[in-house]
Amino acid sequence: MSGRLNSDQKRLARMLKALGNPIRFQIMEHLASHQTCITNDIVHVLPLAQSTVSQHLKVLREAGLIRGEIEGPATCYCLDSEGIQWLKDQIGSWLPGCCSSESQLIQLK
Amino acid sequence: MSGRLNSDQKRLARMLKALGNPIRFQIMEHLASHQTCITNDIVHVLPLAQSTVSQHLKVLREAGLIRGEIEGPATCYCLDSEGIQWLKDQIGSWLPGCCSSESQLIQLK
DNA sequence: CGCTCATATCGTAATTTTACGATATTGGCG
DNA sequence: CGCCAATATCGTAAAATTACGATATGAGCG
Repeated sequence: MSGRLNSDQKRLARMLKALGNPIRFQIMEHLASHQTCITNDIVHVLPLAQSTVSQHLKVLREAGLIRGEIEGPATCYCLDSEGIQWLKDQIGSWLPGCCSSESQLIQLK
Repeated sequence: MSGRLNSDQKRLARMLKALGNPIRFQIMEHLASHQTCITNDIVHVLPLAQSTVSQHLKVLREAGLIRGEIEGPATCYCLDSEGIQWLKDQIGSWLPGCCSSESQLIQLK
């Protein structure tokens, strides 16, 4: 019985859903390329209103993909490396019966 | 310049979006647990109409996550191990600057 | 051929997501 | 305190997704 999804699967699905939006994916890439946390800068990079960007940031934050800290007058966002690592581990060990283990070995080189 | 997403990133985002839906995620899990391809069985496992399931299958197929082959009167679906492997590799090497490489080493053991 | 089973596709309603402007909220400055 | 910069949240419109029933399509059988 495949039934419903367990909590880990739900968490994973929520992360994937958050990342599935091109804008949010782009925000992640931007945060990654700028080691330092950004915030208002993200708004200027995207062709969207500030309120819209803020909403996307909220989705990413609630999915556990980024972390926001209030720094003085502004908010500083950065990748949530813990959450991202969890995601990577989950995907890495996902559907073990599907693909051969070759890939994981290839990754080592 | 983070600009737009390249084609690999778009493909990845599309896969993630497809997987972000709990129903589709469940379909993937089901296909994985039943090594053999299923088709109409999926409809019976889910509380959805046949047409709805068919639509979800289409999304997964177009995202390159499953593969459907017409076998006689029915259609036989199975995981697209090539696509899934690509996804795993992409995620594994994603945001390299974010997380330490510990995880990849841990995976080996 | 005519029928049935298994699916896909179509048209459409209900829901969710996305985006915007306007309006709070909060910290720091003069 | 009064003000400004930086965000978050609210209310709402537009767009996309999800789901359904009805209808097409295609293979195999009597």
